[in-house]
Amino acid sequence: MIELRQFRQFIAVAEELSFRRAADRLHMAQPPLTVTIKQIEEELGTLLIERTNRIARLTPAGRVFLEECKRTVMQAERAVLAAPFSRHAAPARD
Amino acid sequence: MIELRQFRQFIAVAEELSFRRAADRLHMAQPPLTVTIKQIEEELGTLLIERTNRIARLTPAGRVFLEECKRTVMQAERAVLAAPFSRHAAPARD
DNA sequence: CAATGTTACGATACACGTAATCATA
DNA sequence: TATGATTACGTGTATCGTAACATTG
Repeated sequence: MIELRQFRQFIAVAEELSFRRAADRLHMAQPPLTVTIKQIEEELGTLLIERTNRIARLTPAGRVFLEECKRTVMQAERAVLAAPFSRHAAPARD
Repeated sequence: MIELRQFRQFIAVAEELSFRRAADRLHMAQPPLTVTIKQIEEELGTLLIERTNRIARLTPAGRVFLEECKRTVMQAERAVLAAPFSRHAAPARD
């Protein structure tokens, strides 16, 4: 089952068009990114990034997926921000 | 960092208003649900569910968060479905 | 041959289940 | 006291980093 972590990693790679720079941006090593992107492509059954040695470009599916990923992450952030706004009470500490 | 897994679990609990039934619906045990909901409330800094022994009801923040969670999960599903639609090629198998 | 990406692999973290405890109807 | 929620704890998986390898510009 796909998770936001995967969305976030794909967004970084797709926007940077570079595993190296995406890794820097995410403050992590490159290898796990390769694995994550492959996982996503496997799960979607669709190639998202055209690679030679370096990244070439996004496939059409990759471009669509990038936009939808951004919407999803933004919506998730909205959820987190919206809830506390409707103030009620702090969670019971114990 | 919050994940879809937590959103999905909260949705089940919030809609069922019962950890027990939510666990059944998610095909998992109850205890992890308690932990997840506490994690979310901790992360949001907001109480989402009013509990006595059993669940009483959602707080206002809980109701808002439930709607935003559902939007988020729906958007995530849209992302997964949308990408392959813009056909291109299956991921390299080899 | 320098820079980038991938594969392999070991270590750590974390999500889950089981068991035991608590609370209330 | 029976049902449902929480706490405590052990275990398996998954995510990550390091290292070795491959590729291409």
